[in-house]
Amino acid sequence: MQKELTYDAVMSYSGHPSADDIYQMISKEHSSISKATIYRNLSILSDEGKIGRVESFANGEVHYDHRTDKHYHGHCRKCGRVVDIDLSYDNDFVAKALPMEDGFSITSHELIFEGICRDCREKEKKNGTEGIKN
Amino acid sequence: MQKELTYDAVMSYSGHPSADDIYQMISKEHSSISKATIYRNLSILSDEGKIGRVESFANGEVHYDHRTDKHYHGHCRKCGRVVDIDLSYDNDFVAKALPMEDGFSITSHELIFEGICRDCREKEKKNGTEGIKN
DNA sequence: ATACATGCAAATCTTTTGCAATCAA
DNA sequence: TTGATTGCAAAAGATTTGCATGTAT
Repeated sequence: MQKELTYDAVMSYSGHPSADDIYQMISKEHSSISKATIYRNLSILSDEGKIGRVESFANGEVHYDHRTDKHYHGHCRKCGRVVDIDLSYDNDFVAKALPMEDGFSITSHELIFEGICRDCREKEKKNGTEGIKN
Repeated sequence: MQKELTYDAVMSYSGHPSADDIYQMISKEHSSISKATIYRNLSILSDEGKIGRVESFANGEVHYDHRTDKHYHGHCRKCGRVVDIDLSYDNDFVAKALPMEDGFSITSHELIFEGICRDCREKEKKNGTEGIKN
């Protein structure tokens, strides 16, 4: 079953592979595997919590902002909306994180809160339970 | 000049518009404007710092991780690599942010440090100054 | 004239989906 | 047999690019 192969590939990968990275890795040994299967299995595996998914706003869309000052954002995982979170931008993070990573020089950071926005919460209440995709 | 239109549209937009949102907005008044122009101008404007860009790993690629525990990441803005940052996951953020946003219910957060990884730093040293794209 | 800005269409890139074939219980 | 899994090709969605035209200096 290709799902095992996919899982094993992710587990043996030291970094943070993209779907294509995994495809490259597996197809060396199993040249007939399909990319669609890799995408499907990675998605399933991370939904199941068996592997992690590193993402933020992973819909491939860039969002722009009339604010240019550093601030944080909330991301509704139901409708995809991005809202401002008015926590003050904390430069101490950089100082805290700096000594942890030898070699990686940090210039800034982004903090994204995942959750559900008010509108979607209200819709949920009305419509009763509704599956949350993603 | 369409760059002005693009800028004005972003500034008058209350939320966090995507390129398509801006296109929809402008094309109502200027039906002949091209989507490519919107993309080009948004990109230029945010490079110039005149508007903000809300993104993380904004290459449209999802990265997977053999770790499933919550932790933070560094993103090399030169080569795109994702590295682990071993700061402990701080659940207090949620508590701190919760009261700020009425209606938005937070379930988790992501913290991404932007910077330059060791490899790219070393390459820079060797090759002298080299433009950093993006 | 020279460099820059635009529209259009085509190309790219990542991811998703429809469908028929295959495998497993 | 019935349902889940796969490969393949096509589709979808966001963004970029080549190119010819148009505009400004």
